[in-house]
Amino acid sequence: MNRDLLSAMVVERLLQAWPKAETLLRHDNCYQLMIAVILSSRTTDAQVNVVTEKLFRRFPDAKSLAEADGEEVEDLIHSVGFYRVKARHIVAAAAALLEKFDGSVPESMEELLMIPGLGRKGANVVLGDCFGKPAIIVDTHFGRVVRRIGLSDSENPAIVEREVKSLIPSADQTDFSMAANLHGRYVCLSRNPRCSECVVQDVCRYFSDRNRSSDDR
DNA sequence: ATCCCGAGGG
DNA sequence: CCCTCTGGAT
Repeated sequence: MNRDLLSAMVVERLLQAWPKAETLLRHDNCYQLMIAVILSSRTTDAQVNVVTEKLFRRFPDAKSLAEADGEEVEDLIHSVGFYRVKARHIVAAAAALLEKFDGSVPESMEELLMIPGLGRKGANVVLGDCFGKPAIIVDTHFGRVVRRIGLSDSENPAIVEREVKSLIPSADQTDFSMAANLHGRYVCLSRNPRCSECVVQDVCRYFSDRNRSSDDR
């Protein structure tokens, strides 16, 4: 099956399974979402949400966080892991908002990538979830899902983003990112994928390859 | 390519 | 014990 047809079927079914889901990172505004996204790198969202509850009470805006004591921030976010780098990043990110972007979160990919700790994945989360722009959010779940299905063959997130973006209508991109993410979390698990519960099993390359190899035994 | 790093699950 | 978790910077 060609990728245009495959992607159309996959989009339709995953959007039906997880209709217009939003990020699981708790936040009240774009500043908070930006900080939460920086903290979420290689960390479960549940861990991030525990930490941000305290963090945002102590530092409710970019100004207070930009002036924060580094060690206090490290202590507050310790349980998310990578706490030294992340503490440095979120303080510098808050400072960048004040110095370069007039205190608010910028709305373009180019500007978002100037913020310490934000890469393409984090920038796309902000673009999609905060500003309603079309975003392909390639995190560990999304990448695994689209590679297994056969929508991309690349391990490079930037290439996966570009390939999948070309396959999916702009209006569906952000919703599909979240749907594929949830599909990866709860069904297309990294270690023991639950293919019997999967809504795209019949068109999935990984599933057919898996059965082929078990037939050989 | 390597480092950052804690927490939870199997 | 090993693997994984919404990666990013050097």
